Amino acid sequence: METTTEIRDGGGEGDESGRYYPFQSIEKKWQQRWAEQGVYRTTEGGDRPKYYVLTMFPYPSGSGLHVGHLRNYVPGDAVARLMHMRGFNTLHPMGWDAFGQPAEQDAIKRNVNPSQVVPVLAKEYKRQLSILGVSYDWDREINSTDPDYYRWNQWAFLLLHKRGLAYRKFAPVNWCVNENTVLANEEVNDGKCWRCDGPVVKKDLPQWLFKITDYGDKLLEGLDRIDWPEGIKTQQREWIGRSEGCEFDIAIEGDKGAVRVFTTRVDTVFGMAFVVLSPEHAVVDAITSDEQRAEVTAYRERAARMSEIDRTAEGRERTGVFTGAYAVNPVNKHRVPVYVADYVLAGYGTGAIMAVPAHDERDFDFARRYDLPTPVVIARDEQEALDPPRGETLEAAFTSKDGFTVNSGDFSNLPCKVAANRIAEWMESEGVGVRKVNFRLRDWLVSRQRYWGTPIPIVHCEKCGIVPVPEDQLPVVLPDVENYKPGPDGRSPLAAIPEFVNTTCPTCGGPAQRETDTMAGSVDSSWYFLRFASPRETSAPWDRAAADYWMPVDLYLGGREHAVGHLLYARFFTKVFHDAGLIDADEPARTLRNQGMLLGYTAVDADSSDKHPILPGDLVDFDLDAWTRRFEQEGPFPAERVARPQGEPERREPVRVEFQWLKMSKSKGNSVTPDAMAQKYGADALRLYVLFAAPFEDTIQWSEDAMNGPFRFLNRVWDVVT
RNA sequence: GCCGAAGUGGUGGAAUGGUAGACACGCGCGCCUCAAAAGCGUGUGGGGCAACCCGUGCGGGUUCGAGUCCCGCCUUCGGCACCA
Repeated sequence: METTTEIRDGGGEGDESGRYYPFQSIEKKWQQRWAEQGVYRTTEGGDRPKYYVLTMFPYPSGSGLHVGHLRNYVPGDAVARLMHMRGFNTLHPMGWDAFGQPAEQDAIKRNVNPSQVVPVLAKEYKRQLSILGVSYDWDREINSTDPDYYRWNQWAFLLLHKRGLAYRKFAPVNWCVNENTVLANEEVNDGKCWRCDGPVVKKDLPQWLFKITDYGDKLLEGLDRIDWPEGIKTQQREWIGRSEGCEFDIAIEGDKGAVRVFTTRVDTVFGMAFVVLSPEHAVVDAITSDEQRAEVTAYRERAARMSEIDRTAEGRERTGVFTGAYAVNPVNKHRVPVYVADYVLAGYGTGAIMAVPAHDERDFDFARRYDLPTPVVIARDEQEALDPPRGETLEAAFTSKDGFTVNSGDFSNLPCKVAANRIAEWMESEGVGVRKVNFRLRDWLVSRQRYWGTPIPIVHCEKCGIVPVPEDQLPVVLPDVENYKPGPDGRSPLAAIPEFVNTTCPTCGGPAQRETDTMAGSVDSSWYFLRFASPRETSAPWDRAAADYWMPVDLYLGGREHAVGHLLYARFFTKVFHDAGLIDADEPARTLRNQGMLLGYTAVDADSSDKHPILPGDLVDFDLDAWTRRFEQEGPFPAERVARPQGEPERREPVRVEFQWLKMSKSKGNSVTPDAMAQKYGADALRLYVLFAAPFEDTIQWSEDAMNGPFRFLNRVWDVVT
């Protein structure tokens, strides 16, 4: 593996040997000419059919671009040029997704205001992309932190509010302990923060949410009409998680009202052995008996303190406590105990279930642990239905939906599906319950208690309550501040700025306070593809004719990691705009493709539990070529690292080094800049390499050796031509 | 556990059901050179002197013909995971 960065072309013409074609001067000349002539400038209309190629707009990070980023931009550019040459009127725009926490964290780390950093970084990205000859229509450049852009975020917020799709509630939210902020469900992985891997706990705060759950069916249905990778569509389907079932009331003994439960297996209702409420369920207090109160309270407190990670930990014992209350099964009037257990989730369905241990694995575990009965109501087949097994002898729950009902009164000896229908009908006619479709999808939490985002255009008035800022008063401008770091109390830094907070109510003119939450960055990216149609429009978020001309995006390129975040939100926004009659398209992108990752060979600490990368700069006498060869021969080997403990002089300490292929990033010390490669081999060789090394969707292991092929090819082309 | 994608030379990877391994990297040989680098030419799946035989993760099947289609496994990568 070559690591030198000698320059192969010092400018071309001056090179006596003439062995390499003068790529630097050629590339510079044409890039200049293209820019001068504005060949990429795009206008709407004309006879040619339109084609809209979009690569996901990046957050310009302080680390700059590395060759991994080219996996996306270079193929996007190649397609744009191809379609242009094929006679399509091609739109290929670029912009900066510069609001949000990555930008803010970056700024905090460098101790500067994000508003000062963003323009510098955007300029640097633009420079790097230009070196590579990527053909954007820079006249359409947008920046999400520009008031001319984010005022339309506020407009969109108000539109959703008007349509009943934006609401505020006091809600348990995912709270990242490290970063002192809330996270969307999509930002929590394994109970840990997506960015810092810190623990996430539940915390109650007033929050703004978008009612994406109203669009569950539309979001599902639209998937059948778009050419997106199966994996992405599947992930979205599962994330939306539609399930059909029944909701019904179970009376609590002693005139204590009723608990509503949701089930997808109403055919098993005769097998209900107990009822379980989630620890957060509102009626727990009211129904708990005096004898059980202490135990129930203790259990609920423990559950509240537990982080998501502990609560969902694999192989965890299913625990719960008896409330002392009894419920009455509406179909057979059996009396069953009511429990509180944390395996029932507050946020799904009604937060309460009928437990049918003979036919549900979780209920079965719970029943065995607490010695509860497991009455059998489903038999494997008609044969078994004649002599069904007894509950006590069961070794596991029988969960198939293809069985036959038994011990189910008038509904016995029916195939499960038939029984489910008849029982549902019976419940509806008796007024006990209704058929219900439930979604796993939760509403989209857009509040952020952060500085670097779009201010939510709402005013809180003592008299009038929640008042939307009138559209003609937009934008609500994000003020310049001294201190933009998040406070430990969970409130936005904006709350500490009286000039921002104190205002008058747009309705009654009385004193009022501005909302201090800002919007999640994912709001900005949920409609930017529409803004590109008419980026300088000042009277509306987009010019209707231009947007209808370009939309939908014909080819959208970006990473798989956006499967259920950005890509779902963008679809939601598009559908809302469509329903509001503001745009013809009801899907943002006809075709979506996900680029593969680019991996770099990375030195890691062989003895650390997570095989932590070590920056080459910290390794004494690091030599990538020699070291990787050595590793391949003998495996992990000893070396020395420079340690810089805080407040102490730096020192050398021994480490064992091994190498792993990890996603390229500056922080892992395995990244290669396009600048260096373009200087050494030329932008065209680099572009050819990126296109040629592997199919677009495959992972590539970066190796500079492979740059030789495209480079030689271009030299031969040059020889033939000259 | 469930879902998705993928397994082809030393390597990256090509192949509408029709000559498997295009193209490229690497490597071998040759030319050029005092020599090297670069370049050019040529060879390169395995076995065999050869004719030929064997080869696309494994085991079956469909077909005149299978890397490709079907059934059953194995492995790798990615995602989801108490959703009642």
